Amino acid sequence: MTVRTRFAPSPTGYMHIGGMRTALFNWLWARRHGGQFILRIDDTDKVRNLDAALQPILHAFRWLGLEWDEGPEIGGPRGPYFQSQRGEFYAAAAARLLASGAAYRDYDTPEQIKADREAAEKEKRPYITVRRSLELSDAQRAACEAEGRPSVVRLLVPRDRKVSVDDHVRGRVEWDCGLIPDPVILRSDGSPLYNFATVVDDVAFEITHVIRAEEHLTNTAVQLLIYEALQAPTPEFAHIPFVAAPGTTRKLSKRELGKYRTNPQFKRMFDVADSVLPRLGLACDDALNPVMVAFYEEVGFLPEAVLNALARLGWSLDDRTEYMSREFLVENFSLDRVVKGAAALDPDKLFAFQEHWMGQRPPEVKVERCLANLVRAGLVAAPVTAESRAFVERLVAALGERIKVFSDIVGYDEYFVADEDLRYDDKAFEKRIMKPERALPLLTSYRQSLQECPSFSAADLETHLRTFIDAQGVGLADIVHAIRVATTGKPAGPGLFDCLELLGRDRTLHRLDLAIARASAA
RNA sequence: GGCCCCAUCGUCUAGCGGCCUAGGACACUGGAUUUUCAGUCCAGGUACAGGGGUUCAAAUCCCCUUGGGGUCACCA
Repeated sequence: MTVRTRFAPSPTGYMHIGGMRTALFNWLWARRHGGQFILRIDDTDKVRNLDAALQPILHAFRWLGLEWDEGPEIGGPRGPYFQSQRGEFYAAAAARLLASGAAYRDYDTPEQIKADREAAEKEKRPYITVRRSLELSDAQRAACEAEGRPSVVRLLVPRDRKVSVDDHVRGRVEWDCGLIPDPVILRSDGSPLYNFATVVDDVAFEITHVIRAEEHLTNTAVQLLIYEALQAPTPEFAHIPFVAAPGTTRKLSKRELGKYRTNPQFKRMFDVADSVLPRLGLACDDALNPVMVAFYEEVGFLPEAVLNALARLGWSLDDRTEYMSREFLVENFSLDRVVKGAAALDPDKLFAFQEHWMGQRPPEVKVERCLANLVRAGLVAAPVTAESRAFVERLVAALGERIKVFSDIVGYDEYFVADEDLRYDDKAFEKRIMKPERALPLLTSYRQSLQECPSFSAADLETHLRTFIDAQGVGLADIVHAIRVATTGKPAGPGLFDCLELLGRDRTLHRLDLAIARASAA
């Protein structure tokens, strides 16, 4: 039997990073066994703009290279793949259960149910359905129908027994059916509930392995009962641990975004969000933040890195393998090596994976993506000229491994702004130019001596500066920092001579003049 | 509260009775290199939640306690 797994997102307009991890495990398991991975859209709630709400999700799958074999946009033999279009299947399945006596129509009002529940709570006994409607005579039932009384369809839970599942990661888990209230499977308007629709669809799609987050473990009891009632074969289950927020054991949730901002382990990501998103004309909002997949793409993470990090969250191959490509994962993924405890997303580790995979990419990719970000930030003019491209190539080369994510490049705006617009890091300016007594005069005579520098190549600049410091009787460190701050405004960056070469003669001299003037005026 | 799940370094994890004076990765700390930062290279610290069993032997098996989490809808 060929392995078939599925992921069933609700069209919400964004793809949660934790959900992506679940989807990844499903995809990996299907690919590992040469089976199919299906995308089904759980749009049982009416959504205003389905396409707009779905696109970000499909985009996230495409970005990570998790192609689906059946589902939206490509269809498949068992469609439709939108639950909103599968109403007839749910109705038919419910009718079968009604006919077989595995389900019953319940005429109790929501108020009655609520009262039952409260009564049970008051008496400190577990609530189970009272089943008044089951006592109704045929005549009474007919009367209810005749007067048009609303009713729901409930599954008749077989009490006095247990249900159990042999879960791939949890082992055997058992529930006492006597404690399970009869679940509603069809609302009074005839629409199906999640637990029911899911099972009907999983049966129809011939899903062999249900791999989902552990918060669904409890649902499994009811779903198992539905499979039985439907007389359908049950798939295998694997309840994987949820992804926790950095440094916590709580489920990563978009609702906690406010808290995450002040979470020290998550800070690094929000710092990136705050510093680069606005420059790219984007806002950190409900759809774009460190909980969402799109964030990592926008900010310039590599899909390989995100995929690798996600795969290592709750799963490992052995005691040493950390870096794994998609292909490698497909060949080696296994459910029995999924851990049971919740795993917290680790921004530091994600950056480490990013650094590794960035190193695997050829420099052209880095140039291309940095260029795109510079254009987006308005630092490089739209149709990129050969000249701009050549400059960025040199900048990126000089920056080397300082570029972690592609958007880091927008933090090096000093190479793109007009000399007059250069912003100085105040602390650095103070420390390197104002404070040291000799800094300003040194800078001034260096600026003069620069006239004699034969060329503005890094090599000539270095030879020249070394000659200069010898003549002045000072050390390299006595002036290097002042020059750097004066010309770039920053305390750190590429090697100084690379910086100056990149800026070129005119800009370097001009910026030196401006900095000297500024320091003298102070 | 009922039901269910979970528990090894700060984090992700290895460990499925002896190879464990607990291994790796990230992070961290110190040193080296460099004009700064990043990087690189060495070095270092840090963990089996607690208590009972079982066993010649327990991080590994069982029980209890504690702690953490999930779930209890005419949501998904």
